[in-house]
Amino acid sequence: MISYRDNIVFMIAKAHQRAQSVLKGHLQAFGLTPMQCLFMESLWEEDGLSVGEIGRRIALDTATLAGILDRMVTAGWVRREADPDDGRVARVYLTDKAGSAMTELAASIERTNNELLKSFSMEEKLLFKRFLRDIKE
Amino acid sequence: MISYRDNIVFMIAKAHQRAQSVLKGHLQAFGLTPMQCLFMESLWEEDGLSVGEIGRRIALDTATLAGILDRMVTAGWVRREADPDDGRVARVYLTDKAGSAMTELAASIERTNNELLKSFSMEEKLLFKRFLRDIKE
DNA sequence: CCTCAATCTCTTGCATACAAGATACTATAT
DNA sequence: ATATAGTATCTTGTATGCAAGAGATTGAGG
Repeated sequence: MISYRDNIVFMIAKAHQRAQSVLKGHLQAFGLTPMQCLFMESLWEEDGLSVGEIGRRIALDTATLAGILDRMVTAGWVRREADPDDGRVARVYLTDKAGSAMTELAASIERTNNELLKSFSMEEKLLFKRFLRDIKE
Repeated sequence: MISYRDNIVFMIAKAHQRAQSVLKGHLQAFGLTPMQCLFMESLWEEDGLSVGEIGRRIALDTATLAGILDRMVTAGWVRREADPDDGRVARVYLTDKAGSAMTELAASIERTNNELLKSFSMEEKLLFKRFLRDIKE
């Protein structure tokens, strides 16, 4: 009988919990949640993505995205525009407010990464990331 | 500028997503969610824990536990009893139904672990678990 | 015995998350 | 031109997850 303490699902869930908590703390100054920040990062990489494209990039259901998008629009981080060529598609663009915050935002993420992996050597970091990618594919 | 794809918080979140999804699939036959299963495992280790003790063991807020506990009681997996010595404490006990299911449940968890870590050698599994524990302490 | 701080549980409010279905629009085949 | 299959988004319902506060009970000190 395996204890839940050796259950890989449980161990990942708790590592996830701690990681989210640290990032959440660093993002509080911006009034952003980790997921909202990730949402913005995908647009920083390529502005004007459709809702579905954002979902595929950050691996999120459109049902979940709808709520996040609404809150981001209300908070003034992004704006939603209908695609002129395809009436089904809603495209999302970063606002100026978002663009101005990106540098500081990236610094917060960098700090979070360093804090979480403080006790890891360079080789361990790479190995850990490989493991995370290799889980189930 | 770090891409979100190299962000350790994002990578853990997505590994978490995949792990939850696999376990969820294996638990569907029981009508249990991963968290409800974890809840039961803590009681399997020590029956009659208080709500707060369960929360500390599986690292969950009592606000979250309240809802989970309600659903588990309704589904007949556990029962709630007032502690005779301390009027503030609610203790939780596994039902016979839960006891009978534990062996099969453990097998599902075992299958999930193997499936998730299929491509890992024994050394890699141990290393990965150490990394997960070492994240931020 | 009484007060008060500590503890335990519960409730409310907000933010993910996903399944499943509804709706609107596009593209394809006839 | 039109039926239809496909695609994109949105909505609803259920289940976590945490912060903050309310309510009940206990225990320690005076």
